[in-house]
Amino acid sequence: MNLIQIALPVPLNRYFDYFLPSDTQAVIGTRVVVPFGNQKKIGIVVGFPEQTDIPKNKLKPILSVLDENPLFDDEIWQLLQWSANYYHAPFGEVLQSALPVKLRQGESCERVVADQFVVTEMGQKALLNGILNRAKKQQQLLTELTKFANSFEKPTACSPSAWKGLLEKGFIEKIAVSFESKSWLDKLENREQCNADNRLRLNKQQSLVVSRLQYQKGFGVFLLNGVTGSGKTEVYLQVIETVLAKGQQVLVLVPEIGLTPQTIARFQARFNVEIDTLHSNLNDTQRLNVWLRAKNGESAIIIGTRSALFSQFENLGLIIIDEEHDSSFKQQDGWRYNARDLAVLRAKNNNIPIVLGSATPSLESVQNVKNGKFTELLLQNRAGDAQLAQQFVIDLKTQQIYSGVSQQLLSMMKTHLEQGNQVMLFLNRRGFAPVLLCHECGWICECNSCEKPYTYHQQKNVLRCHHCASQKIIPRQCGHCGSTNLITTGVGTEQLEQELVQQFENYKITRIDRDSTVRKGALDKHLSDIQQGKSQILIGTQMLAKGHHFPNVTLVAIVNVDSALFSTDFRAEERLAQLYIQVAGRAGRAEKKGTVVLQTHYPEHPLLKSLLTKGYDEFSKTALEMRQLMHLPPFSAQVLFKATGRDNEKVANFLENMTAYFQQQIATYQWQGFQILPPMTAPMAKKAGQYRWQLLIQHSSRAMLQKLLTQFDLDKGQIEVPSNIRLVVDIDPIDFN
DNA sequence: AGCACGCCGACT
DNA sequence: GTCGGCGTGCTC
Repeated sequence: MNLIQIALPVPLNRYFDYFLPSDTQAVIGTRVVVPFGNQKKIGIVVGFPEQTDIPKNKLKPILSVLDENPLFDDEIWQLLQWSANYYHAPFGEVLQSALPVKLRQGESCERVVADQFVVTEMGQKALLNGILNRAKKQQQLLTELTKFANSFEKPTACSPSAWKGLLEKGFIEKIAVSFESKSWLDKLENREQCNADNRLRLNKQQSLVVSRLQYQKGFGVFLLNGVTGSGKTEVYLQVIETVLAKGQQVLVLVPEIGLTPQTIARFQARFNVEIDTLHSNLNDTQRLNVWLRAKNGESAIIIGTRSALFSQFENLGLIIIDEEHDSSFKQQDGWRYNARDLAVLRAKNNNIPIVLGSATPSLESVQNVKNGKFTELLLQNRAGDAQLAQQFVIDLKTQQIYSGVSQQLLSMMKTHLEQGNQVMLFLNRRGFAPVLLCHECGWICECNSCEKPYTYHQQKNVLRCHHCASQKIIPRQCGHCGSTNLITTGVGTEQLEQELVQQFENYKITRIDRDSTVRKGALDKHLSDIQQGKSQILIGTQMLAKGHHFPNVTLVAIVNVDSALFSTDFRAEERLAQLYIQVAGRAGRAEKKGTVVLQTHYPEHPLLKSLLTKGYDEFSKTALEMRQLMHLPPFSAQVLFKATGRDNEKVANFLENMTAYFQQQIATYQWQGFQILPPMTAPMAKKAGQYRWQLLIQHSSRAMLQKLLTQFDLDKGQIEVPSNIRLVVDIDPIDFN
């Protein structure tokens, strides 16, 4: 009996054996439908074992084979295999995540250009018999369709109801016409690849960078460290140009909110080649098409977010990661890969260059420059005469405060507004106030399933938990002492907006946060209001910080930076520095000098001081020294085990057992240098009714850490995860929540 | 993960 | 009386 081994999209770290009916053919890398329990699933063929441990009576046959040829080429197959190993994720899940949803659901991967309508025999008879004499439109359409028999041309526009009528009567039928694949080079015909007129003139530094990249042969990682406005995109475009000229394709990865219409438009204006984008607004059919086009070599450039990394190419020549420091390159659920890191590996496997661009490089990348793994390319000149923003630190201790805004900031806002400019305030907290408490006894109104304070939303007049979906009507009385004296504390964007409405009666305010942008198109509406100058004061959470630039904003303020200065997350300071630089780059443009304001209770904080007086590069040096001292990444590799379950004690015990197991392994093999932090509750100790614990292990060597984890995989039997506990393994974690 | 089975409490 | 909450076990 022929056996076949299938990788299924289930969180189980093993393959499943089936038997292959003798009349069925399949090859590795194709999709098959298999019975699984009492459901059907789509899996990927990974092998044809000689024998199996599965008893004969349990072995089931595969139901059908969906593809003739493998969906994965060797390059991507190897990358995914490596990834499954490194991230300790089931290969089945990894494989499926590299496929567009439609293919996961079993749709054909034949390219279909359009549906062609042909007249059936019945339809021809109907036409002759005059059955449709009373349905003039349908008759007309049918007559025209007979003329177009077997042609791709479409008859003149006609109401959808006529089509529907004919289809329902069976007079016409829909035939999917397979697509004739044409490479992007052929599609160019005799047009130029590049619209040279659109090229911008490079300054000296840019030219140096471009030529360094153009002459790169083979693999190389380049950190393009360029201040905001230094023209990174122009560098990308000119380097892409030479790659295209060699007949090679380009992959561009951007952060989740980074793919703005302006960026896409700029690429399209520059090149006449086929460009595809993968962003959150595409539907599944469009995603499938982009995937297939790339695989068939029909598109020259793919621009997309994290998952675009798994696009296949005929002849990939360059990878670009824009805003490489952005945390959206790390997948936060399922298998937790880092697209930036995997992209470097992909470039290496393809022996091609990769460019990581940022104005605020991640400390990991800065360190990789230091140890010679990456080559740094600097762009320090702002294009045009753009001037650096003026910086202010406002000491909140010495100020009168109005809903989080100091008197000094209010008067600065006034000055800028009176000059006809826009001002922008960042506050990373939506809602009206983050806490509702009893003024008599200090009782805090908390969400039961998360044990965190409810956020008070004044507009909707509800309490909302920002960690789960729960909502609650505002209590009239304290839940502890019964007092009716309930007050809010802390400031959210809603309250900030309300305050500023009072302070600046003559100006319009736009607030951008998750609550003000739930309606589809609301965000775009807000952004265009700002662009057109319809509102002058902009309030927003992080959402507002990325991707958009508003030339008339001359004053930018971060309302409160203190939570980042004293966070338990060791990366909080790095993120604050990145936000600050990004925001500073937003303030002011060529003709208008910008101002950046930080409000803090700790103006003397050393990291703030170094950032403000010496800039990001100096900050990153200092921060790296701290990391080294503390044995934190990038000076150590980490793995974070996150366990959740309904029973707090059982979850804690389970991680205790795991800790004991790891300690024992380390002792047995006499491994040195492991640091195991004892299990602790997650920063959110309870979320949506689930108790959360985590265990962090680190080692200065990535390879050693992997050794331990591989041993753990082998020993899965000894420390089985109880079924009421969910365990997530996060390699190189960046989010400790 | 997803699904079935099975066990207990609060409802028409 | 049963509906549905979720704990447990299993998937070739």
